Amino acid sequence: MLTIGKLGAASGVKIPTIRYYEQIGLLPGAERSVGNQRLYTRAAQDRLAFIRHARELGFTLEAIRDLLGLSDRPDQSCAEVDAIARTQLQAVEGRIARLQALKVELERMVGQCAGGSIADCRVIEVLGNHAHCAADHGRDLHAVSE
Amino acid sequence: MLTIGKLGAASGVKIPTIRYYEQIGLLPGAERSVGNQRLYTRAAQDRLAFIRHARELGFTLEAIRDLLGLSDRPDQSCAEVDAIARTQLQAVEGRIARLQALKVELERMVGQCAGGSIADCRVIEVLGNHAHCAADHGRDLHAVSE
DNA sequence: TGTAATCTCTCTAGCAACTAGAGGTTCAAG
DNA sequence: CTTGAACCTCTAGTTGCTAGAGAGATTACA
Repeated sequence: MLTIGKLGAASGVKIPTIRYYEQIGLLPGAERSVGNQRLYTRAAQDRLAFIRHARELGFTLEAIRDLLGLSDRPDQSCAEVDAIARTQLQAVEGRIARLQALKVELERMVGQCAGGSIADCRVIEVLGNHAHCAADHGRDLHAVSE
Repeated sequence: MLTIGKLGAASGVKIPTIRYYEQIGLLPGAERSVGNQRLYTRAAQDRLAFIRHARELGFTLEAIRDLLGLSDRPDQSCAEVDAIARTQLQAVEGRIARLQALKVELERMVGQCAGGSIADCRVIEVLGNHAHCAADHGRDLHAVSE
């Protein structure tokens, strides 16, 4: 049995985050010591490793919750699991595409800076006037970071 | 003079967002009508367009605040403006690189799915066991979406 | 002029996925 | 037996908005 500190060190997940996962029901409530401190089994450690790895791959906690639920029913078809993973892949591809467009625009903008005064600054100018832009990045403010 | 609704429609920024920008000091407090409704000048419309465009390019509100502050001093050097833009470019490049790595890993994972039962599912297996991964995406959970 | 529909006002609370801190308890080492 | 580290709960903050309640303003039309 591990204390929360050991578990955190072993898994690379911060202690408050572990408690947070428990709070939102992603981790089951841990056993407690006589003095009310959390004690974790090997199973909990595996579950946390799963969560961390999925987070690293960009899955939302909601998706992870679904994946964990599915992994508890080993005899079912993995079609749903596959669908979640594919959705995540598509989301990642979408974000990449969007960021590539931003990158092009930012490079153009930065490349035009001649190092003069702000009055002549292309960066300020371009930001102020969308018409200077090549690409149509106008839609969907959200897609960048979500 | 525009009402907030007209300004929102003209700029593509939602009304609560405009009020939010005012609240955090990104937009100056608007003039008011007799009945206390906000009225916007052309200058405010330009400023909002600037903000929106910068947001589309992924700048944080803090960076935008700095850019706006700088754009109010037209005779200064644009070195700082340039630095902010370059920082943003680097951030975007970093996010792209990270997402590319995720994409590769997700593709590998999804590609291995044979469509059987969850017990044999490669997706679940890979998520549960980081050792299956080719790339080292282990560090820096934050870099993905922030 | 009346009134109905639409717009706007302020304020509070919520989203993801944590992080930070206060103030107090428990555990392990010397 | 005492010190110091690790742990506990709870609240509030982060970013960039979004949603809703309940009230007041404005506009269009009869």
